[in-house]
Formats: sequence, C-alpha cells, structure tokens
Amino acid sequence: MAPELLVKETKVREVSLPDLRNVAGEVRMRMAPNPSGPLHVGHSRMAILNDEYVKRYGGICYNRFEDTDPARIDPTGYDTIPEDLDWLGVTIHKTLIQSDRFQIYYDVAKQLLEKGKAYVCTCKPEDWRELKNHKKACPHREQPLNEQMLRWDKMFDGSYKPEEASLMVKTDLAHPNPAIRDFVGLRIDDTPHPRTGTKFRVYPLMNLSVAVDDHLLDLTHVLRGKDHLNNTYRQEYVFDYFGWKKPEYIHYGRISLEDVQLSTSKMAKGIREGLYSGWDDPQLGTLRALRRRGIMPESLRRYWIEVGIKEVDIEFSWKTLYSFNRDLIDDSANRYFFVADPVKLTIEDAPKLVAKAPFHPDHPERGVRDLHVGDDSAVLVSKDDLASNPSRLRLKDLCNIELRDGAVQYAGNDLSVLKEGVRIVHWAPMDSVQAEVLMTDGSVRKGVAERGLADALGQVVQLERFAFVRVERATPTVRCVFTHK
RNA sequence: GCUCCCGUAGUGUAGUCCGGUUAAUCAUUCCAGCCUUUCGAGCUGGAUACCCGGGUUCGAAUCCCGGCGGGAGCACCA
Repeated sequence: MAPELLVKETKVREVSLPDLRNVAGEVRMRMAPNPSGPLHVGHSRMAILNDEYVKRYGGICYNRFEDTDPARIDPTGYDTIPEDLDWLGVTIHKTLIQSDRFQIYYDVAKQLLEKGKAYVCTCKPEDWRELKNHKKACPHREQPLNEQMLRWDKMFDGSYKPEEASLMVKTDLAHPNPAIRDFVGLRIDDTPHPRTGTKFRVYPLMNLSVAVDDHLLDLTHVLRGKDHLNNTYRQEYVFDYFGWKKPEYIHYGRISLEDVQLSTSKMAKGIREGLYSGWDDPQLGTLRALRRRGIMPESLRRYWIEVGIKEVDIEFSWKTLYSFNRDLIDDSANRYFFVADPVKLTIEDAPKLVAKAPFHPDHPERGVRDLHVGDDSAVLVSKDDLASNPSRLRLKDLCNIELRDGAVQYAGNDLSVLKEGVRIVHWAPMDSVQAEVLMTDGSVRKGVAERGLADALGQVVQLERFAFVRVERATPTVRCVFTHK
C-alpha cells in the first residue's frame, strides 16, 4: 500500500468518540426506532454511535421496534429499517418488537398497581392534566387496591372506550417540573395494529414499555436525543420502584438539517402526491436516497464520529459530509464527459481527431477512453461553456479551437496555450448517448455523454467539470443521480 | 408561565472536571497563490471564535454570581 494512504487512514482515526462512563466489560445498547418509514440522516447518528461503542467495548446492540402506537405505524418500516441499518454497516445482534411483548408490560403494570405506584384513572384527560398541573391528585390516585384492580380488569374486558380509563404511573405530584409529575403508562386504543390487529386494545406508552425493556435487556448505556430528557426522568421512577439497576443515559443535542425534508409523514405525503418518486428520491434525506446518490455510509460514520455526543444542538453540514464522501470516492471514480445542454460545433480544417482521455488522472494504469470524432469534425460542447463568448478553447484531450463569428477553426494541439489562459472544456462526440442527471432539487439536467458512460452502470463516476454522479440506468438513455460536486 | 439543558471561528470539534508552554486544536468552509489537459485531487499561505458584565486570583475559555441568547419538555406520540 502506498505510504500516503496509511497517513490518511490515521488522520481519520485521530478523531474519536469520548469514552463512555461506567463501562465494566461489555456494553449492551439499543436503538429503538418507530417503524413509521425508512431511516433518514438524523437517525443514522443514533445508529452509528451505538454501533461504534458496541464495537469499541464489545457487547451487543439490539434493535427494538417501538410500535406501541397502532396509529403511527407504517408496516414497511419493519423491513426497511433493518435494510437501512445494514447499509450503514451497523451490526444488530438481536431484534425485538414491542408488539410481541404486550403481556410483559401488562404484568409490570399490574405489579406497579400492587405496589401502590400506579392507579387506574377514569378522569377525563383534560381534568387529570389540569389537576396535575396544580400538583393535585385525581380522585382515583389514592383509592384502595381492590378498587384499582377492579378498574384494571375492566380496562381489558371492553367496559371502557378509549380515553375513559388509563393506567397512570405515580411519580411525585409535587415535582417542580410539571413534565415529570405522574404519567400515562397504558391507554386504550381501538385502532387496529398492523401486526396484532384487534387482539389487544390496551397499549403501553413509551415511558412504561421503554423502562421495562431497557431493564429486561439489561442495558448498560442508553443513547438518546435530549428531547427525551424528561422521559428519562420519568422512566427512572419505574426503575426505582422495582430497584432495577439503571443504565447510563446519554443525551445528545438536536440536529437541524437544511435543504431537505425529513419529516416521515411529510415525505409520505409527498410520495403519495407525486412530488417525490419514492423514498429514495434524491430530494429526500432518507438513507436510501443517499445510497442511490452514491453517498458512502462510511462518510456518515466519519461525520457523526466527528460531531460526537455533546448535548449542544448542532447544524448538520452537507458540505462537510460531501467532503468526506469525495475523499472516499474520488480515487475509485472514473472520469467521463457529460455535456449538459449540448451545442454542436463543427471544427473546420481539422485532421482526423481521436482523443485518448484517461479514466483517472491519478491512475494512468487504468488506461484511456478512445473518443472518436466523426469525419465531419463535429463535437458537442455545453452551452454554458460558450456563454462568455470565448475566442479560444481547449477541448480536453483533443485539440485547441478558435471561435470567431460562429465559425470554429482547428487550432492545433499545443498544450502551451493553457499558459495563455485558454480554458479547458470537456466535450462529447456526435455519436454520444442521451444522458440525464437527477438533481437534488428535483430538476433533471439533460444532455449527452460519451457512450462508455453506459458501461459504468451502478458505479459512482465523475462527470468532469460537472459533478460526481452514480450511474443508475444505462438504457434507453443513461440516467445518473447527482452525488455532489 | 413553569421545569430542565446548553452557549469556543460560517459549520462541527479539542481544551473547561484537576484555572498558568495555546494571545486557543483539528476538520470542513471561504479567500489567495502554486500545481494539474476537470471547476476533482494535491500543495502553500491567509481569514474568522472563547455570549456579555462583574467577582475570585499574580493569572480564567477554564472557578463564582448576574444578565443575555439558543434549545427541549410541560401529550392517553416516540
């Protein structure tokens, strides 16, 4: 291996995540996605951080589907999320689905009732909330256990309609933070669940099910966004009631991403309305869109490692991600000519012209593409490159030309004109193929490309002076997806 | 309104716990130059920051107080 490659490697590794606190041997961590659609860039942070730590310390990483709200599930998520994690290079040792575990939550809830740490409330939700906002107990909070159990059973036998009864977990009604006072543990919902149908109608809310599962999985560390800070405090009550050992909680800050739609519901809506072609539309910030564009998962990994796990809110930088990705793909991406908005130039007095264009400037061993100009000496160049009315141009790897009053004259093949400031532009032969590039703003750049581009199907290549793209279709026209400049 | 968290350059990050080789790290960005038959890569140089005000101290990004700013939560969503 070349020495400079080794240097680069260590440079990347210099940046590393801080150590976790309280690590004794292996770690057990989890990610807990809601199956409402495929993963996007924001999700990749949690997945990669978990993965990095599990790989550093050894241990296991769970994927736990949090599907306890039947109304907010897109069943495709059960398949797409593991695919996305796999693409990211995240190792999942075991997968759990909370909707397989309702009975477990019921059992724990019953124990909480028996311990006097929960109650079944039949207040109207607004009344209950109003009372707790004033640090007041609702009438059901301190009723005797037998009354509680009576109502508990009725929650399951169909006596109550949704919102007519819920299991509340006690915390501290006098807690100065209103967000921490008593919370709902289980509720009734008649919405059919995509996996369990109408078999269950009592559903746990996250603070109960998460606490129970985090305990049963014996997690050592829990990574979550700081929007869950108050949920952590609530869940700690459950741990304390049972004397369970709490995991180490780490909250990282909010991520704001510009220029991209991340809301799962809005993306789904856009897809339905035809605004986006699907979950992998290059306009979207989903992982499958990035994959389609030729963004390497390693670039995301490097990005999130550099960002770390601080509690400060951050602004995501596409430029930095692209820079990391360019680093990864530049060496392997072969070069091709793509001419957007082509204009035909007929070169007068030209000899028979053939270009020997290298596949990669840094890798002469990869050879060249032979680009043959036809007997009419005509080539295609981009309208943009003629916009400034240049008098002389260098057609890359082909020849120099002079332009005057719409006439194009052959001007030799002397490279020294470059010293005089003559610009180099790329071009395409007349027998080129039609090509288009799907851009991230939803537009399509149309043009022509050298025929050989079709051979790069599936690869990430550089269209010289245009952008890096991934070639995703070869016929009938070549279709590429914009990666980045 | 109440509760909690956070505040180093455009962006992200190191340093903050245990105050003194840092008139502040690294990456990315931007600018200039070099190099190159790409506007890619590479090289060189430059630019931009410790939120503000007090206090403690010989000395504070680092400790204390106050202010300001940003964020999160106060849901029968996760």
